[in-house]
Amino acid sequence: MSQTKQTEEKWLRYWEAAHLFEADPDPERKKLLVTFPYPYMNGPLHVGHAFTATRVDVYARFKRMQGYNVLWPWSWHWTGQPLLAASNRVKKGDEIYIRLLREVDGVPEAELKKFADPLYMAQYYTNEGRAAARAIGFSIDWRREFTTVMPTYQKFIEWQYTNLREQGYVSKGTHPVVWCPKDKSPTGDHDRQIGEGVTPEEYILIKYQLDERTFLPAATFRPETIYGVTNMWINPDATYVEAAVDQENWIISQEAAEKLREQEKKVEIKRALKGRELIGKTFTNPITKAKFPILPGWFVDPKQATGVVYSVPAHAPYDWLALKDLQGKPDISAEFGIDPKIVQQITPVSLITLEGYGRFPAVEIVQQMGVKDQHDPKAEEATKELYKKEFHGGILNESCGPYSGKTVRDIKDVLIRDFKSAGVADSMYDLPQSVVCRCMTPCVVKVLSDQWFLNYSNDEWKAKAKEAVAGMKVFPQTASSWFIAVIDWLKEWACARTTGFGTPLPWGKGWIIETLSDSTVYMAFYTINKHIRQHGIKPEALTREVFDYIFLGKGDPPAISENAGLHLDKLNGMREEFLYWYPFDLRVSAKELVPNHLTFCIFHHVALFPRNLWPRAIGVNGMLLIEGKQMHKSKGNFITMKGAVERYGADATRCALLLGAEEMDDPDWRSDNALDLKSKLESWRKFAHDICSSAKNEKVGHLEKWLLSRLQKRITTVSESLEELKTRTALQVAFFETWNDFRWYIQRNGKADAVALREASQIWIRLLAPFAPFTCEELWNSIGAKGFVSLAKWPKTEEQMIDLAAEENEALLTDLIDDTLNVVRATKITPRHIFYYTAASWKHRVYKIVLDKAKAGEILMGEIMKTVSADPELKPHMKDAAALIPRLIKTLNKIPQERKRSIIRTEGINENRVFTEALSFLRERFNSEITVFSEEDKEKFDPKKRAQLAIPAQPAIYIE
RNA sequence: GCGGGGGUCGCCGAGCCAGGUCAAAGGCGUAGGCUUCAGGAGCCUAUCCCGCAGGGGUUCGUGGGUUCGAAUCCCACCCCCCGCACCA
Repeated sequence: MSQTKQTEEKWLRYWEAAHLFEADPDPERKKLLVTFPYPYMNGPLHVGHAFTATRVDVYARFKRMQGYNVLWPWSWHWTGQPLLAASNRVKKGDEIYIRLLREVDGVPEAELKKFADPLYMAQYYTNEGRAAARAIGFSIDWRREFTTVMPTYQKFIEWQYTNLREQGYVSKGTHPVVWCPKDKSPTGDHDRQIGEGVTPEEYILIKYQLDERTFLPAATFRPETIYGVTNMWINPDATYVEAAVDQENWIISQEAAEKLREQEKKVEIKRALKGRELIGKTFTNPITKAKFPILPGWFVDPKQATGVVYSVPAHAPYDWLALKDLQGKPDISAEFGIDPKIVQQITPVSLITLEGYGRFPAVEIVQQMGVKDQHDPKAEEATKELYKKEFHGGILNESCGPYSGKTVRDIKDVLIRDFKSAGVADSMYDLPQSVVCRCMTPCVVKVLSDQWFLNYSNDEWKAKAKEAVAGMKVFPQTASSWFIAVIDWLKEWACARTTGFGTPLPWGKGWIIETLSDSTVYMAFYTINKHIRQHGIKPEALTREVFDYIFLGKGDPPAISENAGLHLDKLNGMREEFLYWYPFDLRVSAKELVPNHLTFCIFHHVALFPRNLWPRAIGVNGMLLIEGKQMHKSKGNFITMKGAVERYGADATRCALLLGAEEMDDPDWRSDNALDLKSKLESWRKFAHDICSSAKNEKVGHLEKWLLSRLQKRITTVSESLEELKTRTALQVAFFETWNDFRWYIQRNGKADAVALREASQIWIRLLAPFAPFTCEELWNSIGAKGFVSLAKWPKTEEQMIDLAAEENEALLTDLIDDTLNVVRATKITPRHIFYYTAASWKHRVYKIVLDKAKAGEILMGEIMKTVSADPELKPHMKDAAALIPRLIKTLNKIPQERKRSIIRTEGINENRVFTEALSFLRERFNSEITVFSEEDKEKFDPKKRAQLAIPAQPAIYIE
């Protein structure tokens, strides 16, 4: 076992022996409940989980050190389909999949065999996951752990849904889904062989009349074009059927008849016919009652919607092309028994006015784009383009009856509603592209009836959800508008399924609560699961009344206790513990959960709980990339949490993840970085340890004061950043920037034996403890500090330690070095002797005047001159002062406001002394002799007359 | 298409909301030096261009605009990433 591993194991044991992270209610301390969405257990935890969870852990550890009673619980999601699917693949001996389990997940051969049992598989990954979460050092209270198939948990979900339904948030309805006829279940993206991302589209069917009792339902996305119809297109070679559809007589393609059967339509096929049988007949526009011919159109696809298409050549490029084509070939019309004259006479009918186009945009666009005929691929492009333009900018013209003058965009939905209620339109769903199930069966659209929905369309519910967002903190703030957008956008969500693991719907036989819908308020369950486990409370005792009392305070406890057979003390204990911890104070996840889980979580909280128990804060972060690419198990770039911790150690893994990104940016995991961090942490440990063990020098000079002063600023930045979950900034400052302060100190001082340094290190170690807990515990212990650093007091900014003079002193020096280096660079001299000349005292006097004016606001030359000339001591320098002042103003303008303030407050710093005291440091720094003069020194060596250039805070320089 | 987030000096990334402090933090990489038996680690220095004196020039996706002044504000455009549902 490696050194790192041993150290980590040691501290894990100590923490556990001390029950360090087990949190119980303590009225004396402020509580903090932080949560991480429980991971789904069809695979191992990976570094993506680790990234988000480390952010939670860092926050938890930070707050714990600040004295909060912090509870961080963890659990496992087993509900849903994928676990079954995964297990099935093992059972079926799917070689590719099994290899991934073996090689990526590292599942031993003996275990692999048992994966035919999905519950065993879940248990295996849960055990692995728990070990990984422990090993990386998450400060979790494991006493509250559960899985989502436990009966006690399921009682909780039952309670949740019973209440949701009673309040009217659950309803029954129908919904179109992509459906596999063989599996008899919806085919989600993950279950598809072909057709990822394809969703059902709703076509409007215009019921044109063929005769008194027969309809030709033509499918369209643009029902408004009914006012421009000129003819119908039927594919003469395709097979159509005449069928009774919901007691009406329809002619549609054979395929369409099958599809409609899955869409809540009763379909009885009477007879089949070839399309050519219809060609040459006429049909009636149900709105205008005008009659038009049916013409042959080979481009009509019987597999698409109804296989019946009406023609609008003024606005549809395909229709125009097909018409032109047919007009050019009179023999074809004749062949179908159509008088070619009738075809010749067809002219486009305009119905939409579109800026930039004449009356027949389709004709124009075909010309512009040079589309040859209906088989030209550009026809598709032209169609899309025109459709878009007419939808966004088109206005219905005078031919459109009651809809004239309206924009297409505004009127479309109204028009559809009107047509449907007038009985001239219907609708059907179809897939824009083919979808094939993993089982190789082509999918269709099925309209599910008796489907249970969460009513996210409910406006009152939406309003409350928005109120919750407004009332909580969202990290980063920009995510807040996203939540609002999602709340607006969400509509009915099917919350039950017929397959997979999950809690049975309390009132619906055969239905199981869908997995995203059973994971919305379970954070409340953590608060009581400790009791359930410790007291062995049986699921039967967890009745609705029991939960109503625990979570809502409803009912009479003795009676409830009696009825449920649950001891009153236990019941009250759970109520108290819930009230102590709830609501949760922070939930963090990757941004992919914003449009679903996190928003559901908000919805369900506002539905079930009173306002004071609504979420307090939600944090969102990016999705982890591996070496710049998306993490994919099947593509080989997949790193498990366990693997990372084994290779780089827990602390390096945590730090490498946190330094990747913050806010919603996607962090990038680079193994080089993790490796580098590992050695950096180790050398930091040595560095800090050496400082602490060599501390003996009691002197507290200005350098010690400087370091402690800088440290105060670091404490402030780290604390403030963590408060806003800016974990990257916090770690960067706590680790690298603080380290740079120490480096400067050592450079300046030459040695690191001051007692003050040990004090500083102790602050530093605590600042880093949330990020690198193992290294910090080890250090804390090795320097002889008492107790666990995990429980040590978080450093507080001590105002009295801030020493502006010390900081200004060092700033003068760094400025001097920068200037000197600049000169060296420009002149390419290798300095042998550097001479500095600090400004004459009268210049400092002027400087102060200018500074005072600068503080007051605008710097006015005239006013400054007035003040200067009023000063008797400056009388002899009036002429020089006039030249000096503009220079001073220019220099001061370059200085940050904050620095200006500190210069003013530390006025009277003796530059000569500062530089003289740093003489040996400067000598070493430039490997050159250094001499410091004052401009006023009579004896100074100044061959190039540089001294007179000196101004305060910027000595003149001469190098030879 | 709709919604959300972005494009910064080799890379990763701060800065942008509250304009001047910005040639622009920090880390990585690279180069040189110190240390070391050597390697690694550590430490120091440099890292947009020009400059024999602390200065100048050109930069923050592109093009305009506001302003004494723009990486930051406004407008238009281009490009990238994520989500769009019954699925975790």
